[in-house]
Amino acid sequence: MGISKTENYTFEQLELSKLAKVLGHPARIAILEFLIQKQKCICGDIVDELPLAQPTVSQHLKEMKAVGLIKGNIEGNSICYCIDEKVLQMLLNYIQNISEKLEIKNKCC
Amino acid sequence: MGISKTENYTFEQLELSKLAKVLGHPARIAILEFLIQKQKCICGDIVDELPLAQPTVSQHLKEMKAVGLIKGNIEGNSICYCIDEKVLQMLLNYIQNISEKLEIKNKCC
DNA sequence: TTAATTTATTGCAATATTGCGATAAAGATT
DNA sequence: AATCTTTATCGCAATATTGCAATAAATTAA
Repeated sequence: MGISKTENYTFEQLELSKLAKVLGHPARIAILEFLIQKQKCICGDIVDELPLAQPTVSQHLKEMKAVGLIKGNIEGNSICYCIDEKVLQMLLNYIQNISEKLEIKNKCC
Repeated sequence: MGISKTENYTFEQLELSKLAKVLGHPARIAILEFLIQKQKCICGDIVDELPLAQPTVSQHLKEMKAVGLIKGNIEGNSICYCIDEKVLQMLLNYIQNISEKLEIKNKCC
């Protein structure tokens, strides 16, 4: 994050920006959409689907998991990934809130 | 975006990731929230509010404008910035759509 | 016209992200 | 045990982002 520090922002601002940042790459959007479609899948399924190598997909999944967007459960020697609705709901609520505020009183120049 | 190219993803995936990326920095979340609260403001107001120098704020505003999140109208020697609801609505619709799909059939592991 | 105000741009250093080959780790299969 | 399958981690190069001082550009005010 360069020179400016986390202490300059609220917890909510930091959480939201972290979540948005994770969605800020087309590969991770594609992974999200694949997970919606399949409900759950393993890393290898995504590697077959996307034009990315296995370590790259693994890294993207790690970042998505770190912000709580997906869960991963060990099933045998593979890991079953799926979307965790909670964080997505938080993002939805936030944007909905902004939209409502704008509808009421957006006086744009 | 490194080695992988834009042609590997759909237009929608690229648009959405660009929008999310812009929200993926706490300073830009703070700018967004400030704009909601004030309805409209000039660059200098944000500089006074945030712990960032004027060129940095100007750069953040430029990025937010590039994805259509905000509009800027020249008013005398200053520029009046405000939120453009259209793009925000697109983001809202997208996340709402995902949430609905998950509610129906999320069978997580 | 000169100075003040306001925003944008340039150029640079520091840091972060992206992608992947090589390899490790760990359970499953034979 | 040896091998296969699957995912994670390491290390590196290439690229992108962030922040800001200095400066430019453009309008307003005196």
